[in-house]
Amino acid sequence: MHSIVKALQWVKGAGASEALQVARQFLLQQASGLSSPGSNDSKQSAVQVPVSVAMMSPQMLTPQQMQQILSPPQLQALLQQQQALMLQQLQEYYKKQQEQLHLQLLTQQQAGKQQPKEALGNKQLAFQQQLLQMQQLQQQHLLNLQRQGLVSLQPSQASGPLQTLPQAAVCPTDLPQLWKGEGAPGQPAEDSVKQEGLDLTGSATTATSFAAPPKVSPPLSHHTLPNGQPTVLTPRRDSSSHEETPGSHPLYGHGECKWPGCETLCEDLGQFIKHLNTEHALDDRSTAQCRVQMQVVQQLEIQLAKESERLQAMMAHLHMRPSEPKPFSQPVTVSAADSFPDGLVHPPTSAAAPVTPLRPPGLSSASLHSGGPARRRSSDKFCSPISSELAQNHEFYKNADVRPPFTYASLIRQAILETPDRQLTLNEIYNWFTRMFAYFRRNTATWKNAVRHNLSLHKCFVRVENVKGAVWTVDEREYQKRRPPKMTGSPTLVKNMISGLSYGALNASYQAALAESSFPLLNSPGMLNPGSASSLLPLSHDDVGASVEPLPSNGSSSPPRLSPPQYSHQVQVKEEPAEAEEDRRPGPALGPPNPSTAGPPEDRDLEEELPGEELS
DNA sequence: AACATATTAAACAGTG
DNA sequence: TCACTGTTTAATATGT
Repeated sequence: MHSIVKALQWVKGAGASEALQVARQFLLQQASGLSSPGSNDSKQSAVQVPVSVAMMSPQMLTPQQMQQILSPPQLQALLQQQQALMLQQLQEYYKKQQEQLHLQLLTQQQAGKQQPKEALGNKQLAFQQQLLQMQQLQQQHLLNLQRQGLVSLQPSQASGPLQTLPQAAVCPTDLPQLWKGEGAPGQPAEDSVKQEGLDLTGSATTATSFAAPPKVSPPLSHHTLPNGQPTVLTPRRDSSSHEETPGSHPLYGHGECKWPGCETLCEDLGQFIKHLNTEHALDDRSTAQCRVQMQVVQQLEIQLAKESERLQAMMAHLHMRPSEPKPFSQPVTVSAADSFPDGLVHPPTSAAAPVTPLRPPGLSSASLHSGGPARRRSSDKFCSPISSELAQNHEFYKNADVRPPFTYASLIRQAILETPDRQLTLNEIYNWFTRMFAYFRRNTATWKNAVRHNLSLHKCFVRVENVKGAVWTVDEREYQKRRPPKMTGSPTLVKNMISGLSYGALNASYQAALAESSFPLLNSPGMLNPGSASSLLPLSHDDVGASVEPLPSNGSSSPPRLSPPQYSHQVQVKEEPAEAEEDRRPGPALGPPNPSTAGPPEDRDLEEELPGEELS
């Protein structure tokens, strides 16, 4: 999954699915010939297309749909292409190997006729060893590909030794157990060696558990992923470990080995490499672990496919505009301009955008499940970059009934800061919520209460009396104080923090002081690239933290009108409270995406305004 | 385990 | 009286 980011770079290619099919069939055939004595099974399974592939096939998703369906399909497309590439590589590689082996086998068999049995036995032994070696090489190759993020894993590892695993129950949560279980001596080493060797090739013959038709729930359906789980795959970890900068390694991060279940501390890369070569060499344990990882990835693929399908259905149900261009960075193009004048708009062509757009899908999978509490801090970590996050996934949240991964406080702040005057009435805040998030078009009672609660609770929200009522403003200092950032050195965290502060780029006079104009590049796609970000960042982690702390000192940090301590009387409150201008406006008749389906008795807000501007 | 924070629910008061 | 706004408390969940 973490390969997605990388894969985005070469996503534009076409015809990958065909290549994928061909490649897969090739592998299947090969596999059946190599290791599967029963040709029946192999043929059967060869006909059946693993669900993840089927989901990605053009029959299921038209190009238009692919574009429309926001992120999950995008991920699918990526995975698809990854698979295609990988399979092609493997195809060539394996083909060579097998030709060689077959040749050798033939010669050996011929020789065997003329030789004593013992000699034949020896030769066969040697051959077996070579076969084993080849298989290991194959596996290592796969592993390498996976390390490089090129492989999302093909659905061909399901059989063989993997059956010894809690296969159907593999989910990220199980990882630790899996790693320990698999890597542990519980599985006889020799056995696993034998099997795993055949696994790569032979498993394709019996990928039964993944051969279910697309419409059928995959095996893991009965144990949905925990809500927060997708975060395992979030860019945070990916970006840090995935980018292959010269001084880094995908399996090395934060001073420790990222090999599943390892976490050995390594002071530097050299030490880590040494550790990697010694502890995670190509042995049965490592390969077994690799296998498990493959299966995990595969399960995630299936899960992704499921969620994508669900999303499609949801969007179809909501009558989402099919033609809406949803390339790989979220659409922000037109609509973001109006809602996010912060210049954080990232053109869809941006090759660096991949980092964040990953969130919506992940979130969607999390939130969609959650009738209940599926929010919380998981999002909070990322709540600071809300503006950029929101800008990029603007359309997504607007249209998909997905709970935004931001805290109420973040959202309220965002709503307020988006306005020129940086002040909103309660009702305007409500409206912003409903306007910006499909999710908040429902459950109005709860979240409105929560909004009010947050406004009252947090000191960062300052109520300012007006002639006709009151407006709410944000005391940025308080807001920043509220959550002192813990910069652990994680580039992603730093990036998030910065991008959060980057909102200042938009409200120049006000927040620029806060965020210090040091984040101009936040608007550039480059910042999304962890590698380039780290190199370009003018601020160290400490600086970022400092930008939060030193607030009291800089009088310039707060604009005159918003000087938090006393500005409650200085704020130039709008003369005409919002209700006149935008609020109550029945407005641009922005009916909900599908008014007819808006079953629940929604508040009046709901029908008031909805994403209409963008929908036109 | 303790603590901090977020979410949700609810009670209550003030106001138009 | 009612709806809205705003404050406050409490329970719960989650992350550090």
